[in-house]
Amino acid sequence: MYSMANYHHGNLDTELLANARGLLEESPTAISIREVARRTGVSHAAAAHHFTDKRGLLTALAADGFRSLAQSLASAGADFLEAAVQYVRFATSNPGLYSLMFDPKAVDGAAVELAEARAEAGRLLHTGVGTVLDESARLDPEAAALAALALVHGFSTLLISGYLQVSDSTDAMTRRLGRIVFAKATTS
Amino acid sequence: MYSMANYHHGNLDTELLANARGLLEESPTAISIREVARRTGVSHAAAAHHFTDKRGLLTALAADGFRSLAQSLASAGADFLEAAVQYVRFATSNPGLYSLMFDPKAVDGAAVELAEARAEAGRLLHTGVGTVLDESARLDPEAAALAALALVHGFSTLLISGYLQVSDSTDAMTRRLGRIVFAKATTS
DNA sequence: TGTACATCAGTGAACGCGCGTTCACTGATGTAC
DNA sequence: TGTACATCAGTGAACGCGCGTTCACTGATGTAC
Repeated sequence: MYSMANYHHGNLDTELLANARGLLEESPTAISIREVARRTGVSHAAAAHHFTDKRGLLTALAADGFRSLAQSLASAGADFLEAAVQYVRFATSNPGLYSLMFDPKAVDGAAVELAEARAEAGRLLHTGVGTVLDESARLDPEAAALAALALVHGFSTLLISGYLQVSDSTDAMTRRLGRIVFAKATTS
Repeated sequence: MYSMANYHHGNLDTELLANARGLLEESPTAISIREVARRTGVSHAAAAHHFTDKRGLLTALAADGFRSLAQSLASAGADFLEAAVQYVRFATSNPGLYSLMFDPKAVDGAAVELAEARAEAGRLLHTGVGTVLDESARLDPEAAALAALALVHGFSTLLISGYLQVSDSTDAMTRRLGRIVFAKATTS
């Protein structure tokens, strides 16, 4: 609606983040505040101002990403293999966003909002792990939890970087990987 | 030596790559051809010209990285846990380089030199895997090999991104992770 | 042993570009009275 | 119900910056004769 060209339109944050996310997946080059503002139909100074600066916008975007990831993981319940599948699907469906979420150069890793969203996603991934511990994992549950995270993160980033040729479907391969790490998971 | 300011100095490639590698680890910002040339004491046009363009230089640099990684892995012999330790050590000691090696935006992933160096490193990592297969891994060796790679790559990139607080030493944690994936490795 | 010549690595100046930040401003909004 | 005023989100022009690429050039080198 043209008539709704509000001066203060109230949800600029949301719109900027949504457009930033879109841009992140469309273009292989680095994202810029000016590009995001352009797409949102707003001055680039406004976009910067709204999130203090570029880093602020990217940090908010990464936090948003972790919240989306958490949502995907929550849908898997306590089934680790299913959580792993959801995790890898999220990463490979949003490669630009996922990469940003783990890019220490682009993001303020210490920001509270980001740290919380990240911790929540981590917690959700770990809930599934407890249910599939085999003998070796039961002996060292801390390492088991970390191994689960490293496995899905590693597989995801390898897929994103394009160095992997997976013969099987990604979902199926994720399950096979999960079964390697946690033998008991073979039964599900 | 000032007198040795050769016009054609013959090993510009090597010097440029060495300086690029140094720069990559020193500065948290993106590397630029001009910066590399500056440090090498050469015009920036020369640096670009020598590797065709920026992407060419970064691709050569990444290939170099994979060759270094392969060297580290070779020193571990056929012991998977040791290879894993070497892998993670390499990545965390050269975080900038390691990130570049897996950055599809920065590098020409199809370049022959890069693909070969990468394949060789992959091969070396896999040689260790065969020796530690437990029951689940023996049932699906393809997934086991990929799990090994995903595990060390995932752990490495998580460390690099700074999101991980490892209580144990990195080496020790790497071994614990390896034992989770391959139960038989517990004995070594 | 000397000369001519082709090659090509490296120079340095110029190009246009898009970037993030700054800043004085405008105008819409909500509150106090 | 109306007026004055403080707030603050967003504007748009200007800033300086470093970037990668291009291009006509220079001068060192190696080869042919």
